[in-house]
Amino acid sequence: MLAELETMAYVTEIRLSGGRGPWSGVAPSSCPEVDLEVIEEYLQEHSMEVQPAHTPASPPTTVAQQTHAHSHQGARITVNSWSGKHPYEWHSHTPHEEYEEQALPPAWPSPHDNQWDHIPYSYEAPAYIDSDSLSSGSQYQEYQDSPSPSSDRGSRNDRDSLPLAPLSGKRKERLFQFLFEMLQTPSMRSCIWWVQSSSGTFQFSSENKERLAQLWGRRKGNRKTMTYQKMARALRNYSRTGEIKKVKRKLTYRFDERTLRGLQGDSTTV
DNA sequence: ATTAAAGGGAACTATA
DNA sequence: TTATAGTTCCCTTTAA
Repeated sequence: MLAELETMAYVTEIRLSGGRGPWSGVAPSSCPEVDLEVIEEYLQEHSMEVQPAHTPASPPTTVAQQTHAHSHQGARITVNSWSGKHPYEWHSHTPHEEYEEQALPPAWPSPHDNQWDHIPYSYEAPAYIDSDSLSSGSQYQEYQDSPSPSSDRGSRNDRDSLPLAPLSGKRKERLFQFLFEMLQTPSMRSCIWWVQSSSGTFQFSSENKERLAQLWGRRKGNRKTMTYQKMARALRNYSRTGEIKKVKRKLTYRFDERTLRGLQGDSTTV
């Protein structure tokens, strides 16, 4: 019932890219091989210490290496903090805060010369060809987001619940929560990243999306391995219920405003 | 023509 | 027992 604004907001973030030359052939042949095990353990240990990736030049590492969290910014997702009123409602908090999206320009290193082999940018993040809707919008801001919200820093220690293993007794984490969480995890940038965090638009890496999916499957404790295809099926279900909508861009989706606010609130108002 | 990505019906599982 | 929230399968469509 509120899918109209989607169309609008949508248009504002797509843009007619003049040409897609540069990156057409840039295919990172090197696969980083970020072990799921490692990632998982990393997440397990730092159950949700989301650091604001303020220094875009800093994380040229793989999870394995950056298994040390620097500035812990107590921002974790509280699994289902909305006390079951309605399935899709949070007891929202701060109405609006535009912090976030600061569109940092030098976000990503150039598609060459860098040592970051599994870059989530290059060829697949850049241009978007608006084929059907002639939206002469502004530039598509595919910046890496620099969430340096002046949010609290020494938030109360709420590690009372690790969101990793299929915790019993507690409601399992929802897929969109998991994705949001991953989006706030610097080490996951090779799998998923914000295209425009202010609008909740994010994108999966065509190369590491399976890794991300497997992580999801493990957390849920599924019997079989989760795949991007299956995870995407669940994502498509969200189109109906509204938590997340598909954006007309390869591997790109967008959180619904409400969903996003709920998630942001959860992570900062804990 | 080939493929990756998208889309969706339908049966099924786990949880609440 | 029912509803939710996926999960698993599998097949069709689209776009590049």
